[in-house]
Amino acid sequence: MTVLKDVSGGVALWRRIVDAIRLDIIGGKLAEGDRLPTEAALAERFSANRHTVRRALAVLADEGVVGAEQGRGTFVRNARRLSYPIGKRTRFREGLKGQASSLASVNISNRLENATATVAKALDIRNTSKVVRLEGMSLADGVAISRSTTWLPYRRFADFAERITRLGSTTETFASYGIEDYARASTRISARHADVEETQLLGLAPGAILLVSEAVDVDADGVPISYALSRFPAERMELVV
Amino acid sequence: MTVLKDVSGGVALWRRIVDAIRLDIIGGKLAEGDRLPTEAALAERFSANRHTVRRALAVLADEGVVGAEQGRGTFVRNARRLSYPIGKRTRFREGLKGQASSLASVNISNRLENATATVAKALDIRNTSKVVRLEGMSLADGVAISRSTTWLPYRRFADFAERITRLGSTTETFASYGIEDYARASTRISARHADVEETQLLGLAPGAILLVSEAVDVDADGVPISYALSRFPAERMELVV
DNA sequence: AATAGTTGTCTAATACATTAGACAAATTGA
DNA sequence: TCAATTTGTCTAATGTATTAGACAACTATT
Repeated sequence: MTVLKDVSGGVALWRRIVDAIRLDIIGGKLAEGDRLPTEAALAERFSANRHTVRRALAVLADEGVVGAEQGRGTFVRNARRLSYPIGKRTRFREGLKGQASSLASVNISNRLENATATVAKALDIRNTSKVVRLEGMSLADGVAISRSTTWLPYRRFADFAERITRLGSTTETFASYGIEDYARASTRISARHADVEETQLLGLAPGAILLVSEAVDVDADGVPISYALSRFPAERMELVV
Repeated sequence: MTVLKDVSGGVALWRRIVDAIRLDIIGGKLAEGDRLPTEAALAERFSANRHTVRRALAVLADEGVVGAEQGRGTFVRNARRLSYPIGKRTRFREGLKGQASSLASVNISNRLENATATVAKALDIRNTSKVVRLEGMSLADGVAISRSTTWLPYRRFADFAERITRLGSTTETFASYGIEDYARASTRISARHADVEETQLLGLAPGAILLVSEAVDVDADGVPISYALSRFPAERMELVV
């Protein structure tokens, strides 16, 4: 058996300090304009060297969350995070309206494939049935806020990809199939580290944390119409139920 | 300005591989008993060295999630994760009933304090009003599944701590104050790395990811009765809306 | 019995993470 | 102006993470 000597957990100390300070800011312990504790004080708080703390602060400064001023201290610059509401009638655009001045959805690729066990179960269709698979991402004010993969039954939504590129919104595309109303049947939420592709597309540092939502939408008759796997950077978004 | 040359993100590659494989298992891509891809194949998938993959597999083996057999391959041993349902009528015990044979809640400490801005806003009371603060954690089948901090207005629930130790469940304790029914007003979900205290109490490897839920419960008249900040290890729990 | 495929172990080299100490540069208040 | 406080920069040492290659040990199949 392999004995694990190390207990660092694979997450660098400077990274944990970044997360902790960001949390203090987002959580309201530190307001915009507040001065952070001195580097020496933070070093003591985290049982770390001042250099390690400085590295963490450099990352936060790079994100625009804090800013250092020589001789004065380090100050909170930007403390905001978007909220994405989840409920029976979850609509992407409406949910974020008012929180960002621009909102863009990008279609990355579409393809036809056979449903895996997971997808088939979610959509309540037979294994290996044909499904349409859409890869996309969305941006708020130019910053990536989600990366999503959506599956729809091919039988019913063969040309969904073309329609959504033409119509823009999901709601309107469903409407074009005669589905005037649809509802969220279930949402499962988990969290994990971003993989390489997500890291690049979302413009995150590798190892960033993602909130993962698996959602099934159903039409008025309760028949599943889509299964979406969305990944939100936890440092930019929170989900509100 | 500090230029960040390095882009490793502070999360070790082996740790990201651990998360990715665990997710494949929990997400159903790999079922119990299935053989994982070979170490060489995994190394290619993650653009990593075989040794790095082996380190990740060693961690998963240590957790009992997978087991390697020389000459044959590495197999999935234990694929289960608990689901915690969140909705209008969220009740801790009922939600997890049937998923675990034993369910324990541990009271860590209680104290009286003045509400911070965040707590005051959630409970809709004045800043620095007195609040009761309860620290607790819960275990399913002996494994820690949550660490929670709950605040209640002192004016109404002065002896909440004593009553809940006597009565056991939250629902019954509220009932003892004449609150026969209560509902979830809002739940905000985010994610972050566990800090040192959480790591120890929950028995996690440092750097583990937590799902953080901030929930406000209200009585029948819509008056806030509690504000709870719960932290769930993402590797053991998922939240279902 | 031979072979191909798989995990287990070892050595070694290189890059990243963390600590340590010293001093410079800017700011603030006495 | 002086002194204390704070961030900025540099050098150096040590331990962790990652890669690389080679070979042993075990399993299943031919």
